[in-house]
Amino acid sequence: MSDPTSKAPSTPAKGFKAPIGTHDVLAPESARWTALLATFAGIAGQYGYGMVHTPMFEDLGVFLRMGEGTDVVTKEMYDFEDKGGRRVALRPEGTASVVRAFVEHRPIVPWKAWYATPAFRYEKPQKGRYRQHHQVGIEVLGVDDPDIDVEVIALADRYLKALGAERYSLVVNSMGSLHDRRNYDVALREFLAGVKNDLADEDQDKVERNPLRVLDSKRRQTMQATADAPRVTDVLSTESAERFERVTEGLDALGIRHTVEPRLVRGLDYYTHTLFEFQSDALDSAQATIIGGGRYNGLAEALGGPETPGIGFGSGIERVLLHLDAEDAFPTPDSGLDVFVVDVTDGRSARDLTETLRDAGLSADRGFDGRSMKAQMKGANRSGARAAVIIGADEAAAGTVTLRDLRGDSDQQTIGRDDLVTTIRTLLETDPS
RNA sequence: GUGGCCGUAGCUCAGUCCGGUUAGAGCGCCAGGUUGUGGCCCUGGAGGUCGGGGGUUCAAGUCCCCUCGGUCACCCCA
Repeated sequence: MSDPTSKAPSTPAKGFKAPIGTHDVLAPESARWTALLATFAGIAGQYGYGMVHTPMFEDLGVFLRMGEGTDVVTKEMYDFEDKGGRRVALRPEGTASVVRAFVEHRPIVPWKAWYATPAFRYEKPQKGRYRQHHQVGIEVLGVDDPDIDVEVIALADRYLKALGAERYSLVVNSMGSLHDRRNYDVALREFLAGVKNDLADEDQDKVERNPLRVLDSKRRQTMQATADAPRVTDVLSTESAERFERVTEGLDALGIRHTVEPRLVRGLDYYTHTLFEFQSDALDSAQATIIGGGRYNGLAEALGGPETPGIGFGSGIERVLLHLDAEDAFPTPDSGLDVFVVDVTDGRSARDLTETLRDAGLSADRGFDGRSMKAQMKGANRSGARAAVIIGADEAAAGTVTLRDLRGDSDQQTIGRDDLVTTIRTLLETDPS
């Protein structure tokens, strides 16, 4: 390696660890992920979305279109040169790739797509903020109707409710058209220039760099100094204002509680018109945004496609799970195992019988390595199976099995092998005594 | 990227301030009590280069420096 800054691969004495800011998800926690994904897929399907898979890396330019004023693009991009000298980057979020795919394939509109994907950002990790995190999300291309904005938000809300979340709130805002947004930028810069010295020191340099960000500062001094700052909602064109009105009216009509927050801004600067965030009220942390989204009417064009309106949201799986933990909701699903086969003879019966049970559509696991009956029964208990099928010397000789209920009073019966599947089915339908 | 706190068995942690014989607990795991029966109980066992490296010292889990990782705030965001 000629690059003096590159580090040699390490060979730690205690073995390797997942890279900084990344993590492994093992069972049983992974079962929550599966269930969460199934929930999202089900709801997206209900709303007419089809799943889209796009590459995990793209030409760097695809992501640069997201905006140069954005940290996600300017300092957190996981970009590199591949062996062919191409400048590529691991995706930092879902939208840009999906819109790129739209522009490339031109599916008929309205195009409603959902995705589940890892996302990469080179930043200093902490809880709820990782170098590789995972998002589910949706995008709608080719619909300008504000009612789709309502539908997109409704889908997000339905998703959180389906997971059992309650303690969250929705804030919405409108950035107006690109034209409105430009006007507002001018008005805001003018205002901020006048009060710059009254802002908290840490916020002063944002006045030129990222004026919108001054407004969502959490510092009291800045909040006081900007109390009279112009609001986006005040400078919207009539058309933009009416559009936003239609969105909030729709949310009201559907009974989706929300607050209009004129100071809400979002990082990626492709947003126009509707902007929204679902924030956790249960997470005591700066990383409380569990869903973020909005409309991006200029993005398809910026990626070389026809002028196409778009709207969508992304939701961080880790953060949603953190939120659900804080609410004590969405428990880990149980294993769903029907039976566990315990064979204390030579294991041949377990080998054959377990597979027969699976042929019959049951979920079954078994003990291995000729462990003691006590050990295998512990395994059966741990597996979460409803019943244990026990084969000892007696059963092996008689061609029978003992079926033991692992719940309740743990009744057991010895039956012929031909009757096993039906008897298990009957047992599965009975409540534990 | 900046600053604070933390890092001891698989997990949660005590011990670190005031350095001193074989580093502890609970949970989990394994085995036995119960040579055909899990979940409760009892007994025993395995498991730790005290995140890693260097330094100070007769002596370092304990003090100092560096480094890696986690965490919190900022920045920013899912």
